[in-house]
Amino acid sequence: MKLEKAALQLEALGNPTRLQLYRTLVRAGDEGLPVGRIQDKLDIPASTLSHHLKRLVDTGLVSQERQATTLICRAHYPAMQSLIGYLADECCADGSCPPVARKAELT
Amino acid sequence: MKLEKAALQLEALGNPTRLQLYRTLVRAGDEGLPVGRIQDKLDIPASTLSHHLKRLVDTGLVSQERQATTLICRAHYPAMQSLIGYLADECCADGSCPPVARKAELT
DNA sequence: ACGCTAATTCGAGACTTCTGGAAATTCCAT
DNA sequence: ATGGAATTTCCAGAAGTCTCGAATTAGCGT
Repeated sequence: MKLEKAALQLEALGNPTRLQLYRTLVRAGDEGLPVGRIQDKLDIPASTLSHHLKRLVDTGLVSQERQATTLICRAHYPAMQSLIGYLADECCADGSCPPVARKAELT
Repeated sequence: MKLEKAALQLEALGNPTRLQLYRTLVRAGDEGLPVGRIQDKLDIPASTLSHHLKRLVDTGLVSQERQATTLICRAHYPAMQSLIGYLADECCADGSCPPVARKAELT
């Protein structure tokens, strides 16, 4: 994963509304959630929601699938996994970094 | 970790310049890097660098320590670990995503 | 084809970020 | 104190984000 892409995904998640949105999708699991359902749950105007959603889709964090008139949205787990992988590798968290991240130190 | 804070940290990392900056600090390890040194490495104007750095410090991802006239900067690993923890917990990344995500039901 | 529902795009205003030069600050050495 | 090096703050302009109502498109059922 290249830095540019990671930054885009991080930026996409770096907005409270979008992070909440993403979290909602994760919680919905494999079956996903139609856009309208998300709207009900989060109580966000349709156009605002659509913009945020587009952003998550564009960065690959969320996927969509048409089912008749409704659009099902799902968290795209592999994207999150490689993002976390990037953070862990490049930004240390797996113990292989210079400072050897202290996994022993739990609070 | 609450959503708001996670979003702030993600936003901080969601800028190519800052992500590169953070990565540089991680690579520098425990001894850290003086601001001026970073400036040389990344070739960024001092004031721009200072702004970005402040943002990382404000969100807790980077810590600073004075040493005479120079300011040593270090990646603050615990912050990254809890951020990754948040993503992994809330947003799934351990392979058991959908199921695991449903243990706590919110919103 | 018509009407209906679901969702996106358009448009626009308020606000924030990003950038970097110039001025100011901090802190040590002399 | 004075000088000098390291870093931050001030300022301002260009660019981008966020929001959301209104208009529009997409797709099904009849």
